[in-house]
Amino acid sequence: MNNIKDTRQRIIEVAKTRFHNRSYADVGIKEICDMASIQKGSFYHFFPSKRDLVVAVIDEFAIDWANGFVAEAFDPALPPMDRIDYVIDAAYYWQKSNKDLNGHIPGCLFGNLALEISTQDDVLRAKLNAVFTSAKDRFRDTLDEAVEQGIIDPLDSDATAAAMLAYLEGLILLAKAENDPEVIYRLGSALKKIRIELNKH
Amino acid sequence: MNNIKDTRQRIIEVAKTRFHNRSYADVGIKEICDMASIQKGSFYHFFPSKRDLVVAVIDEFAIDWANGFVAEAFDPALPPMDRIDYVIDAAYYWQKSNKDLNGHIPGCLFGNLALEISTQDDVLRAKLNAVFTSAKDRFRDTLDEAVEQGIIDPLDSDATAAAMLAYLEGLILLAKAENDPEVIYRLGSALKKIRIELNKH
DNA sequence: ATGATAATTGACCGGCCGGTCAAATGCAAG
DNA sequence: CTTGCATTTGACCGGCCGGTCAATTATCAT
Repeated sequence: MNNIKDTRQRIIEVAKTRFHNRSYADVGIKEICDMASIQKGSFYHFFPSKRDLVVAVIDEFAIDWANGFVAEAFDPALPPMDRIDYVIDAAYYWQKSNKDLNGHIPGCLFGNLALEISTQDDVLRAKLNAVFTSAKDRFRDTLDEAVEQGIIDPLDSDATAAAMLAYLEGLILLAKAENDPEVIYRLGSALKKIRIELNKH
Repeated sequence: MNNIKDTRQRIIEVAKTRFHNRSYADVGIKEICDMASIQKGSFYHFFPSKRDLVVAVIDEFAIDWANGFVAEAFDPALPPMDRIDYVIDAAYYWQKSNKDLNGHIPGCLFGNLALEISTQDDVLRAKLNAVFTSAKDRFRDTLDEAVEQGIIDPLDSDATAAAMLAYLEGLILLAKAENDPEVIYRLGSALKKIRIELNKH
């Protein structure tokens, strides 16, 4: 009687959920093992250390995020600037549904980890930063498309994209602090209006 | 030979710095005691628990923040909308100087703590949220002043203020993930252009 | 069937965690 | 000088932390 998912995968998924809803430091190996119904030795068969686990979690869910939430939000069927509104919707519903389940807003896994461990582990920091960069690139491509189509005026699309991502992360942070997903909705309309102009030299 | 500062104050300040540069969970009582040159029993004479310490840290530095960084940034001698640019400057120099000293960007103490413990302790979460609310109020008052003076069009000043705070926290988050204070500078110009319009019913 | 390897078990480790306590000391008021 | 309280000391606690290991069991290619 094999388990549906293989052990390694189950560990990663349990860890991801726990890290996301609490914090890296607060979730212990023991707890992860219990939740994955395995023994500690088995955990260390797959991961040399807790740090290697969080690396795997980040790697795995960076892809999931890019291909899931982000890809879905940046639906190419929508007009470019509508996609940006759609990001807000996606973020809102994600946080909302999680609150309905657990009673609190987990925030963004990557944002949480970035603030918790950026100063303590430069490799993890760089990994998290890469996740943000690729999300920013999605925004940038969308903006470039909008410029091409003449929907918006030319702008510094890379900087604007980064600014939009910053605003999104900030919204989620504030929503988490208020434990109210409505914050995202209430303030979301400003996202697509952010503009950073091209430098003129 | 008494110490310059009394013990309780020294504990709070050591803890504040450590929490800010690392994380709540990562910094132990023992370490705080060592850095404050006291024994554990002395610590527990002043604080019933670690949690009570972080409450004191938040309380104390919420005031410091409001009267220090925030008050300084919102310099009433400046035209209202210039103050908002000044907030960016203040945030930039603060993070920059800290990086020059420690090699990394600590981010915002309140943002860090909010993401780390909001889901785990509702009282702390509410405390952090109150800090954000009072910062938001500063933005709002500034916006109201600008509207009064006819510098900007009427707007939903409360929502816009919250949006500005979100953006600021997002900038700091991204800068921390990139470990580069220049992010704040590069994207800062968009802060004062954020607008959320009044609802029309 | 056999042998190698992958996976799993469960007991174990040193060390650190937050927290406690009785005893000693500092200090100030009477 | 004494009383009484605030402060500080340093040893101590149980429990959990991340991590190890030898032994067992499942898997699979030959």
